[in-house]
Amino acid sequence: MRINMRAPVQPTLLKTQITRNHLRFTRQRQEIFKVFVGMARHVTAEEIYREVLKKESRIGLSTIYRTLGLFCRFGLAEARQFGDGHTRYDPVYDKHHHDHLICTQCGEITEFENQHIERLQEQVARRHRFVIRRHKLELYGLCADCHDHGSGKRG
Amino acid sequence: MRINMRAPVQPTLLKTQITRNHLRFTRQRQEIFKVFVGMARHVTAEEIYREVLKKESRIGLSTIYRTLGLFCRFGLAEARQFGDGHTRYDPVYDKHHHDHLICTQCGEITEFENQHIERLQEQVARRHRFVIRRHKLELYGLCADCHDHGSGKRG
DNA sequence: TTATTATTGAAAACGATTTCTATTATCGTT
DNA sequence: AACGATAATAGAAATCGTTTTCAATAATAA
Ligand SMILES: [Mn+2]
Ligand SMILES: [Mn+2]
Ligand SMILES: [Zn+2]
Ligand SMILES: [Zn+2]
Repeated sequence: MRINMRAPVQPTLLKTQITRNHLRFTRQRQEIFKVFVGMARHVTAEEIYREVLKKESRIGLSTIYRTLGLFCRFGLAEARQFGDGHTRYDPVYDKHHHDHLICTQCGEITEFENQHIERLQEQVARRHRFVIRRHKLELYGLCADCHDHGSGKRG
Repeated sequence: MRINMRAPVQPTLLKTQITRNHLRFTRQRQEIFKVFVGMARHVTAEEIYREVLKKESRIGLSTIYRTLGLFCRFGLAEARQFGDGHTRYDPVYDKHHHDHLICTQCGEITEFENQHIERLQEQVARRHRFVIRRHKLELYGLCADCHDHGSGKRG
């Protein structure tokens, strides 16, 4: 049995990126990162906003979006669209590349990785003389819970 | 050498769906479908709008979006987000499921299908006791033109 | 400290969707 | 075929989630 399933996130992780890029270590960026690190995976900007507001009551929603965009450029987060009309932010500082299973009934998002698929993607690209920079594989359908006892947690 | 690469689209294709669903065969729906069928693959609502305006000068952009949404529900089109901030509509009445290679330099979109990958997706789903309804695989990077002579057609 | 910039929050703009009322396609009746 | 009732649809305007613009503010370096 393991302890510390997830390695503790260095509070310096953001500072490092900020300094490396000659940007400014503002109160807002610190607070947004702290909140982002503390929340569940695949949260929306709105969810982060409501949490940040508790400590930083004068912050604007545009700062949240801008700062999450910054985290993405730093490689600390990735923005994802799972088709519910809200962009979700995936923390990727402690996890390598993965793809997603999305339950359209209850909204559950499951992560997976499959090296076999990734190799075949490269093969497809090679045939088209295409160089892959990044990719996205999303499987939409019903999770075990939702197709077993049909009701589901959401609408 | 073949003639008629693409089978001619039945003008009745839309009418059939409209009648089957007890909806109304309006002038606007006919015109939007005619334009959609005549245009390139993966066009935006705005591009369709500009074309439809030539024949139907009083039409609203919301009707374009609504009607394209209708085509999607009918299985005649699919909406796709390739990350340039515009939803693109893929005609699928004459083509079976496929995935996409997207050049982030020049915007070129190439279609492909790979049964091997599709089977592995099912395998992943089975392991998670997940039932796939639909999926999306998008490979982003540089097309042959763009990584050979670096300039590209777009900005 | 001051000067130099990057960053902030408010407001405007964007692409897309929804709401609302006037219009119109369809159907049952002549 | 023409009518009238009725329910779906159209276009305008409002709204949504997100991005951009811009003047005021604040982090950094001199
Ligand atoms: Mn994830
Ligand atoms: Mn396509
Ligand atoms: Zn579910
Ligand atoms: Zn290209």
